[in-house]
Amino acid sequence: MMQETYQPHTIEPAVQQQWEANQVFKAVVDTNKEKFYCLSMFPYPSGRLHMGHVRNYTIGDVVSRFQRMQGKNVMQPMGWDAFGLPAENAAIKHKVAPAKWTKENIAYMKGQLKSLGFGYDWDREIATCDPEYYRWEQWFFTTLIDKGLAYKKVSAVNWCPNDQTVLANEQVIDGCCWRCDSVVERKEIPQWFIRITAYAEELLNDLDQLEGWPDQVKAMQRNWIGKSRGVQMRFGLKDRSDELEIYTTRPDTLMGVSYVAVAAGHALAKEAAETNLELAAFLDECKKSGTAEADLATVEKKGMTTGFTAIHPISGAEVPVWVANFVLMEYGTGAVMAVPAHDQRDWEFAKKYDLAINQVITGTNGEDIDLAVAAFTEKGVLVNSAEFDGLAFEQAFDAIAAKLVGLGRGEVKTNYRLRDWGVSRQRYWGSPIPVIRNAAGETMPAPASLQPVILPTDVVMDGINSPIKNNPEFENIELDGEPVFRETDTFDTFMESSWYYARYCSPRCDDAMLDPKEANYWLPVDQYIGGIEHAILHLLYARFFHKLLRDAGLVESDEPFKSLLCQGMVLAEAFYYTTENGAKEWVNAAEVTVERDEKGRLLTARRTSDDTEVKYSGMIKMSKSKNNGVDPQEAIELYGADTVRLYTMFAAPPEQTLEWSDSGVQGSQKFLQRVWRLSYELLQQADIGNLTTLSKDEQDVRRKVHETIQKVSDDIGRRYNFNTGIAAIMELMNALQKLDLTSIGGRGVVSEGLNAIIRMLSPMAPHITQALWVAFGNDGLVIDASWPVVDESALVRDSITLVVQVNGKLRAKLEVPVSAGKDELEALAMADEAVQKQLEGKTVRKVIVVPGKLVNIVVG
RNA sequence: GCCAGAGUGGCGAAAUUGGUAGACGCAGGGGAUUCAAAAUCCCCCGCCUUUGCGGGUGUGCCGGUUCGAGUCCGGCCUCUGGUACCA
Repeated sequence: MMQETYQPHTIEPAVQQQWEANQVFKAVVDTNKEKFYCLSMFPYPSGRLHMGHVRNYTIGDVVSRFQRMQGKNVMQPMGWDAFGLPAENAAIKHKVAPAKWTKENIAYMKGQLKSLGFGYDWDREIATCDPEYYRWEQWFFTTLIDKGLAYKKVSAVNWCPNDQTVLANEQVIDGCCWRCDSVVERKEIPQWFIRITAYAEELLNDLDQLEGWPDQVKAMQRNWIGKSRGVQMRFGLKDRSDELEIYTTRPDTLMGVSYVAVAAGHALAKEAAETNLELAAFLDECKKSGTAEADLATVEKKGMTTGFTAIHPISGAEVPVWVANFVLMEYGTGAVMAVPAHDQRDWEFAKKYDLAINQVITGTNGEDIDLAVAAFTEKGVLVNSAEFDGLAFEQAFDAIAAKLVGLGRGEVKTNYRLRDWGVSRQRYWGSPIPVIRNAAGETMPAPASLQPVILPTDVVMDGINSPIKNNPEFENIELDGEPVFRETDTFDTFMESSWYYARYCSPRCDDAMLDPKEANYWLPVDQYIGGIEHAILHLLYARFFHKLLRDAGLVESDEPFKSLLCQGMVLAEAFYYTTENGAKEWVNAAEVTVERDEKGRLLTARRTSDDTEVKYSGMIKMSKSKNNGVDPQEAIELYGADTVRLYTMFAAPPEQTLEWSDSGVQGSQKFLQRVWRLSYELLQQADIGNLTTLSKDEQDVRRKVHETIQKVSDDIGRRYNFNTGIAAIMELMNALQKLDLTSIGGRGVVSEGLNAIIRMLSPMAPHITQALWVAFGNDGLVIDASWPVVDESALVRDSITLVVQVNGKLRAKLEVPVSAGKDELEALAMADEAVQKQLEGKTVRKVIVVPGKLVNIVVG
């Protein structure tokens, strides 16, 4: 028997139990059914779910349930991105081993996910810190070494000279170590790299086949790969036999070069510094910054001359060689040609150090060019360039390139901004890199007998260095009776997240990385959902890894994720007051009482406990430091999972930021209560009516039922605008509630409408809809019901609203027959009284008629 | 710095292909019901002006295209994400 009131806390656990008992979400290969692999980015097990997770996973669950109701064979897995820096920090802070901390967090968060009713196939659960998972990526990495796709080279890290340890970018605060505040330096150390640049062209081109990806993400990846066509050339060096390799995308400006600049790490700079103390000091200064690009790109542009002189490859002119802190060793050749007249950065540098500014390009449209004010950076026509004068960019590019080729001093070259993927980390909590070194110092992949390399988990963190470093027990082993040494660096955690989506297809496969039957049935992922913050790195590495897996014969597809949805952040209100010493003290919204004016505008806010006046800082990202986090657990306990899920889907479209509001959540609960109550009222009647004879009003509402099915199907299935889909269901509820339940037709329309609402709402609110599904006498589970279908005959209408504008301004709205033609619409519009009033004393110049929509009368 | 987004009532938002700006919800105001309250139901709700009908104005700012611009184009401002060792 149905309860009179909606009781989420009774319904939800019962429904969840039913799902679990019947293994409702277990996914099994079925080649007779169309598959749908729906994946949400797996969480880092930080301790508790945050609202961002709830939002991410609700979207994924709604998509999964919707697709299942369309008859697809849905697989929705979940797991844990379990390696990473926070576990090390927590280990130090709470004196607990990272493995133990991580495991406990996983257990707690798994319970939270279950209480939200997400339809995961838990049999496929993965934790990346499990050797059964990371052993395969170790094995795969050794195959990459064998293929020459992984290699070792020297590269820069952030180095704390005091702690004698490597720091992550996150651990560098304003150029200083977060622990001891020493100035951080760049230090070059040998590290492992994977040759992603070998796949740059394919990673770029295949973006075009990703129709289900947002354009913004594809644009960011395109720019990140940064393909450019340019010229690589060699400048001679005066009184030396070696040469300086330089790459430029603007060879048309070559005749305007007034100096060349090399990076501080460039061999030429280092050599010059050997005999020049001042320059050596400058190079040291250049080292005193972290490795983050944002920092390097915003430092004050500084330079110093090396004393070397370069020889222009065409004119033979002598130009000075400078060291500049803005030239990156990682990009191109670590040396650039400078044309101050046509590059703003070169221009500023030339102004600062009083270097020549030689104009060699002029505008094609007679623009004013004042090189005293700024560089002229547009492409134009060449001047002061000897034989190249008068040429436009394309011709000049080709002519100068041809000249350099003829002189044997250069060639056309395609360059990529993308750099090879550095996977070495000098940290503990990650997969060991399966590499050994013998007594002779030779490095080689760990042979099968030494794999997997298992990370010891019973460790104590000293707070600075990895416990597997300087640890003979881990490091010193034997191979064929000879002593060998293990690599003590671990993998970048992006390694684990680059292939987890594939492992979910056969998570327990213990004789191969992937079971091809499973992988090729489920892959590629049909819908991937996660934060926009992963737009470049994670998604590019995963695309790359997929191509590596393909080339190893492990998967058949070219791309891992067919469609991608990037959801926005979750924000909440924040309040603070300023303490006597000027610090901001953040007060949680739950402890604040606000006063509003009659329009609802905020007047004052006070801390409830002691009446301290607090300031409102608006909606900002939920964070511990701003004390504005809303714990999903509390919200679930207060309102139930269905309400929390419905609210997160209703408050904003998925890509936008979502602003948490307690009263908004209550609104969502009120709506669910209304659905419950109307169902209850209907079921209290003698029967649930029928549709044989309907009054005009009942017919209109019935049309709305089917218009709503049409709209919601499109909003959820195609547009992923869940918020407007829910709004449409709310509108339908408003209409249904106005019908008279004492009329047979009224009951008939309400029961048809509620039946559709229960099914359409079930992806968002799966528990309450299951309970109502049963209350209406249906067998089985609403998740196994089919999605409602539009009855086209119910959609027919005989009149529409015609909008009439005069000079683009709305003047009338007319109900007109659907059948009315263009002329008839114009006549009807003209005949309207309000329109006539606007036309008085004016001449009609033009009439625009958009059939079915509007008439615009242009008068003068 | 560079790359990619966003900006609409008191608030979250809607307007899907250039065609009624503000659907739906929250907050607020008024009323009904109630001994009272909660809950529920009904009405109002961008701004200015008007007794009313109505009129004007309005989508971050400045300009443009168009019969018509929140939507397209050019130039700014502010905020957010990423920037290769946070995940």
